[in-house]
Amino acid sequence: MSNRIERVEHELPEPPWRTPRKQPARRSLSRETIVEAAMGVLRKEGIDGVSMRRVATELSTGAASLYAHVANKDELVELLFDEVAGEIPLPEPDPARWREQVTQLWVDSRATLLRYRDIARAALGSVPFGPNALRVTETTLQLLRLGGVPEQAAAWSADVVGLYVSASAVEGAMRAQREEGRGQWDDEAGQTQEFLASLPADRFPTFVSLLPHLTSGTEEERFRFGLELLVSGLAALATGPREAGP
Amino acid sequence: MSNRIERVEHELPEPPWRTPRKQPARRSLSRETIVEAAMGVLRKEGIDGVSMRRVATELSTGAASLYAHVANKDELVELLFDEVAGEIPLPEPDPARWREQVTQLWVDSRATLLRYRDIARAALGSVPFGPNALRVTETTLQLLRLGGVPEQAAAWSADVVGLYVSASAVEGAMRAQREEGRGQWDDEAGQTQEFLASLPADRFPTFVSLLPHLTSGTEEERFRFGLELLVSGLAALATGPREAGP
DNA sequence: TTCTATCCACGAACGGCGTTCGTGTCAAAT
DNA sequence: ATTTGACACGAACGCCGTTCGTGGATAGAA
Repeated sequence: MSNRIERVEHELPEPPWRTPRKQPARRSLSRETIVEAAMGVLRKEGIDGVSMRRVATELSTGAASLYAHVANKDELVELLFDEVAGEIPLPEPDPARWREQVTQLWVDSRATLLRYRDIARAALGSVPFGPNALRVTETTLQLLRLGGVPEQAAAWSADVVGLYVSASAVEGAMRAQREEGRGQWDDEAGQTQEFLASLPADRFPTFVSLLPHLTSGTEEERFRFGLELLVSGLAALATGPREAGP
Repeated sequence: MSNRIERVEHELPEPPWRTPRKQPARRSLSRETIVEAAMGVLRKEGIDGVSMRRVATELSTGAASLYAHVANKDELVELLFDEVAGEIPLPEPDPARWREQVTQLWVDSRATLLRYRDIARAALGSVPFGPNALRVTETTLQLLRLGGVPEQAAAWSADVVGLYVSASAVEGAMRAQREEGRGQWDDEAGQTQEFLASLPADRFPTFVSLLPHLTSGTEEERFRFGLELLVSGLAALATGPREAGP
């Protein structure tokens, strides 16, 4: 952070009463400062706002300078993802409450990802193996095992649920972005409603008859519904909550 | 198709023995020809290969010409997605076999999407309301209702499963792309194995102990596992297969 | 048939992107 | 004091989506 301030001052003419170059004026860039700057852009503008040029500008330098610390944009995005994963709150596993805890963990994961706009897209492009993402997976696996979910099922579930959480977060971010782009009069939501209402009931009878149910509920409610399906499916596979192993 | 040929001939000097301009040399572009050309590029190179310039080049014209028929790239991608959705095979609903049919429908959906590389990304960016996508949703809803799944659950499940199928297809496409980019000696898979094997068991005890299970199975097997969780969760909500209403 | 209005194909350009290269400069090692 | 090596950085390359203005062909009116 102090590095950032240093760099900004560097642009101004040196105040002559201060000993110049007390702290290194170079060496101001580092993985950490770059990720920090990128996180700010990410939060404000989403992943498409995070361009090498944009992040570099934030640090008062040129895009080329970043490549000494980061292999390419993909690597930077992976670093960002893991930084975000570090903000997911982890529970203290309690075998008696594994279902509740595992559900909460995934709801929190989705919410945390959403706070950083469409960062979840990074999780669908490359399996997240950063240290913080690993901690989330580790906790997930612990909870499932404590709940008596068999090993193979627990392992594959972690994969499945990661996909589901990421997909839901991406969709949520896209919807938020779309809604943000509209003024309040230009309501795309209304147009969609109108379009759906105009669908021919003879071609899509079930769809039309279920329209009220299809459009009901918030996105988080729908997400929780899917989670519930998955968790109850897992509970059915479980050998009962186990305090000690079989 | 004949339009495409016409355009190509148009580049050559006119053979003087042939009546020129028999068929319209202009009017050669249309939504259909554009989508057709884009589908070819999509299949070969994925969604990132489908640039307006690239598609235009395929039609021996310039990018600007496409904008008379298609609002922008997003709209083109939506058209592509629905075209792909049209290739998903739909079952003849049979109440007795609803679980099997619904599972097969979703497995087929994923496989069809995967045949067109990462086109599934389009489904996460905008809810697919094209006619062909609607037909798939309609069939899904029919099957669930025939199986006795309650209305609200059926409606939300269609949403949930759409997300899951798309996410799985995106992940599969990304993996395929990564594997394609490597020569056979430069095995990233091996490096990943090595990395995972080197993880400290004291920090990620459950993860490490489940490593064999985490890396086992094909991607489709894992996908089917998640599907099974969802479907059995739905079956638990169902009021038994119903030939007639409740 | 001739004129005119409309459509639309298209080249060029704008402002963005990720990435590479070569240069120059500074801090530490000798 | 000199060398050396790391690294900041401007410029450039080749992409991208999209817009604008031009000009030519076509279809309908006269």
